[in-house]
Amino acid sequence: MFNYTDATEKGRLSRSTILETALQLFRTRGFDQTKMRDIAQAAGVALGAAYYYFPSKDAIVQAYYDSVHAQHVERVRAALADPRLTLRERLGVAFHAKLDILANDQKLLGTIFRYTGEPDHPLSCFGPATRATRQNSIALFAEVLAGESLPDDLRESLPIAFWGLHMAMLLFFIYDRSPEQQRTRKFVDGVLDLVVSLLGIARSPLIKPFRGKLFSLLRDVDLLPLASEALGPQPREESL
Amino acid sequence: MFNYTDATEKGRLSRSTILETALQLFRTRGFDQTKMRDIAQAAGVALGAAYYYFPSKDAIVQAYYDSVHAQHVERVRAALADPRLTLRERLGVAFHAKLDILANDQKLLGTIFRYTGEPDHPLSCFGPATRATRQNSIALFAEVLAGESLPDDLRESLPIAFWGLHMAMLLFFIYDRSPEQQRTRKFVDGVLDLVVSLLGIARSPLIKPFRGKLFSLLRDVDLLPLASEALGPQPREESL
DNA sequence: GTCTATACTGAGATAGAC
DNA sequence: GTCTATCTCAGTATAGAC
Repeated sequence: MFNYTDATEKGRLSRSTILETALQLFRTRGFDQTKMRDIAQAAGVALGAAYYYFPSKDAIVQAYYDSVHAQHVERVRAALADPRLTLRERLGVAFHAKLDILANDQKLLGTIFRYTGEPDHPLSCFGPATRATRQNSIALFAEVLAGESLPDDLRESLPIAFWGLHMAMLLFFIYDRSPEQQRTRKFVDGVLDLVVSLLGIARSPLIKPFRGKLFSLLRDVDLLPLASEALGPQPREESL
Repeated sequence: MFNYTDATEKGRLSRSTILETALQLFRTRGFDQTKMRDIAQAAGVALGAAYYYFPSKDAIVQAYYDSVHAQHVERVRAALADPRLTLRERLGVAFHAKLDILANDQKLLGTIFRYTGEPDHPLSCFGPATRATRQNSIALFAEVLAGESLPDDLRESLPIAFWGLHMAMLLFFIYDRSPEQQRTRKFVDGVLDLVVSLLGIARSPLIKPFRGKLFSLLRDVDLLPLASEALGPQPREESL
């Protein structure tokens, strides 16, 4: 992402103190109501220190989201260790685990989408600057699909599609005012049921022509800075 | 939207002068580089006057987008007058007309998505505050579909789905760096081909079970503040 | 490399006079 | 409806201590 300045133990500690303090303040009094000065003060550091570790207030949320992703990977990997799970079950784990982790941070999550429309912003959720994070997340979905017998042409694009679906879920989640976001849970289950059963008949002759179409469309999305090289080595610089 | 203060002729003139001046500045020197003070100065009014008509800088872009929508309605209605057009052709008009109108404002469009993750913000593109605009846009897609013999259960949700697809197209468009956004054009055509042919086989026995699923999923989306009552009368207040 | 302390700038937004 | 004066606050700058 940006410079982590994790050179010393002391630095690491300061960084995480500032992060934790900030998140606590965000959760209690809200993101906008929390000033950078409040965060610095509560964390017991100078304003400059906060900016030393986080170039902007938004960057703090981004760091939070990075940690969410790390937790997500951990949980999903743990679940994937059980070889008896069906594809549907593994996908269920991948999607619901994310929601579990985010359950109490519905408000916070909104800032992830703040720079959606600004491709060049360092925190743009689809932009080149956040590609590394995105690749990791896509790779996780590839792990979920691994070992499954899938049409070859879909194997490459499917993880990206699931990552996109997962982003859509997050958006749904942010807007969901039902108790404990039950609506999002049901929605996810419904979508996954549908997708998995569609995959099940993917080889049907009736479906075949559509599969080619769908495949080439996913390819097109892939050509955006969105997700290129998600599963291979990192390219020199953005493919733009 | 918000108070248009179109009480006097003078007011209307001021408003449109400020809007036009702002857009011109945005296009030439960019959104971020254009300060509210610049706009006010160039339009020959005080800073306060600019804020009198537009509660925020973003609101100016929103006003621009409203006018884009008005142009869109006009163009699509004109095209729809020809009864010989197929569904595929009408959909093509609806999607491409939008791109035609926006062709030179790729950058500007990004701000539309700035508050995507903040449901309560007045400019949130999926939020309750922008529902009126959204309903109009959805209603336009309903017009495009009108007269088509479609499964009843889809008739209600399909306009919302197309509106969503159209939003996705705008996002794709913003990130598209290909010459004249050719990639977006191709993508749209590909998606529309696929969707229309899927609609064509919507009555197939193989598809039937999936249709029910898909229908109920679209219903769920419909339950968000996104698009409720899109085709009927406006409700008392948000259904959240 | 990790901060403290403090002063400063820029620009979005507001209050209240007219 | 419009303007002037003012506020707020994210972010920067600088200079220096350890």
